[in-house]
Amino acid sequence: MELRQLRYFMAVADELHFGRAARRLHMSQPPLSVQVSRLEREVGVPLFERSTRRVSLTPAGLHLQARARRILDEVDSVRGEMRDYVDGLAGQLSAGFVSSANYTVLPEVVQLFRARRERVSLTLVPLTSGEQFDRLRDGTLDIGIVRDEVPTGPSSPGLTTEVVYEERLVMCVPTGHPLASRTEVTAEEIIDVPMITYPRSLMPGFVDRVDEVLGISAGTMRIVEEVVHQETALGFVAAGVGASILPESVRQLVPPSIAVVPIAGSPTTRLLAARRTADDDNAVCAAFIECLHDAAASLRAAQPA
Amino acid sequence: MELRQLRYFMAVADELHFGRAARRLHMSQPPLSVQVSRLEREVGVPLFERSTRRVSLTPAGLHLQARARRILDEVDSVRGEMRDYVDGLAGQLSAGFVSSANYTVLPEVVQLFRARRERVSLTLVPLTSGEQFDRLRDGTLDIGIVRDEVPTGPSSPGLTTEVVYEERLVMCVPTGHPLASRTEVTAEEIIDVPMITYPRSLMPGFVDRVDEVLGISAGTMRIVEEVVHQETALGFVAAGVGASILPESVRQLVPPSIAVVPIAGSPTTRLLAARRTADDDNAVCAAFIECLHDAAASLRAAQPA
DNA sequence: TAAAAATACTCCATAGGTATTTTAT
DNA sequence: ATAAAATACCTATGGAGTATTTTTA
Repeated sequence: MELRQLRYFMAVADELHFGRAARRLHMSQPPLSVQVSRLEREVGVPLFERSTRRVSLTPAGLHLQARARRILDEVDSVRGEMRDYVDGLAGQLSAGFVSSANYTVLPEVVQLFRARRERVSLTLVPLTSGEQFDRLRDGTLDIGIVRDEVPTGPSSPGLTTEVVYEERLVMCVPTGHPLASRTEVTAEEIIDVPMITYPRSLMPGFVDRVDEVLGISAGTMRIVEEVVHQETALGFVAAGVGASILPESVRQLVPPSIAVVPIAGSPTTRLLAARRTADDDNAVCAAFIECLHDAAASLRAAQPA
Repeated sequence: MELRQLRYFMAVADELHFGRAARRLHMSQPPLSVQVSRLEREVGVPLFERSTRRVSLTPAGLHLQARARRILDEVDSVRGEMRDYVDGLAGQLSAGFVSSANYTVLPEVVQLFRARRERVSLTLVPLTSGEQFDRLRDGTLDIGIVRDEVPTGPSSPGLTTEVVYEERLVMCVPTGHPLASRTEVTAEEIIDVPMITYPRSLMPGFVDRVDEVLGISAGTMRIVEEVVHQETALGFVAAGVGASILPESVRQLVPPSIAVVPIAGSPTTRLLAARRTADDDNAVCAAFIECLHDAAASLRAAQPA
């Protein structure tokens, strides 16, 4: 028994006329007759009573009509459901994110995405930018929210990036620090300050960015500590170990013992959406990126600084 | 999308291994791979993630697995249901019966059959034997309960008959009649009695039988009336118009004004099951005939006269 | 007699088989 | 190096078309 036969059978059952049914199926009458009688032979019972003047359903045919309708309808809806996977209305998305995204776009993105694509199961993985690049390449991750990677740059072959959100860089110092009361500091003033920074391997983009802001090569900074998370960096700052350059959104995290000082020229750091260039037709990814942009827009609207 | 493809897909989804799945399907691996990827191309979304070492379902594949299982199960049960029509467990039966059967096997037959074949819709049509033969031949009737037709005789070409129940013939006369008080009458005594009888065209078997009992040719009897139903015949007898020869089961119908007199030699009349010789593989018919025999047996057991 | 289904046949699309290649571990 | 899926190619089944026959109302 094949679906084709059920479809043919249904057409004849509806029309009660092999010729008309064949026309409806865009085929000629003889193969239709053949297929129907083949189906009858298979199930072992006549489905139609035919004469040259009248075709009618047998009890078995009547029964099959009801059942076949259900089956064919089900097949149709499966087709639609499969389409939903193509269109990104259903499926799965593994999204990586740098932990600092938690304080900007991430909460809203998740909320938006879950509302818009409730049949997509979203997995969120906190990872550094570097880890995300690796996992995007090996396919373990569908999309990454990374910081300051150069778009389409040589450091990320096979990956596409797109700017999502931009914010200013600020310097965090202990409140007792000489620069703590300043309304602004310059790069020159920062160079001599003992600095808490990040391993380049894990956060290439952001580290490059900071170097760029300071206008120096990485080696010349006075690095007293390398940490992986903003929270850790702030802990060291609060403990008086040194200063740290961070995205302005950390204001939400700083205790009273830490002063946040803007940097001259308001240099910025950016969140980027990164994905494999190979599957840029992934509709779920596209929808997620749209949510990212919308969340960023609503963030900017809320803080029109 | 065809059922074959769904079946193949399910095998691979179960085994998560194209080679094993192919073996289970009794086919070689390459065409299986081809069919699955054809299905994937049709639905537009990958169903499996394959490497040479591991095959796993994508979210879409997982979804399809659940849906396809339902669909294939449904197709299987339809197959079973169609089998029921072959086996006569479901379907339709049009059964004709001579009205006199009402007083013997019919009530029990209907009860038995409805109990044993509850998914067969039984249509009962009261018809004379002659009418039943006609309708059996043109297919309007599946089985007939007729009286005294010659089994496989030339009067019923294309029909098969089978004796179901036998009962004695009796003579019914008005209580005032000279023969009314007799314990038995002979054929010779009856010949001169004005007789209420039946049109040969409608009841060939029974009329032949009566003639045979009386040992005369039809023309020589003193026929005063031809009627179609036993009830009518009894009405005329009660009215004193004449006598009538009937199956003994009419005792249930006779009013006090009518006497029932056995005939010498206890000649009998028989109920026969008639059906088209052509469809003697009709399982529903067979089941009905079995009910007829069982009902007749239980009747004989109840009246061991 | 005419309308419609069944049959006969022909052709080609495609399912399935075998041999081989590719790929990932 | 090896196991397993994909690919290439071939064969043959059978689905669909055209022409024709059969059937019955």
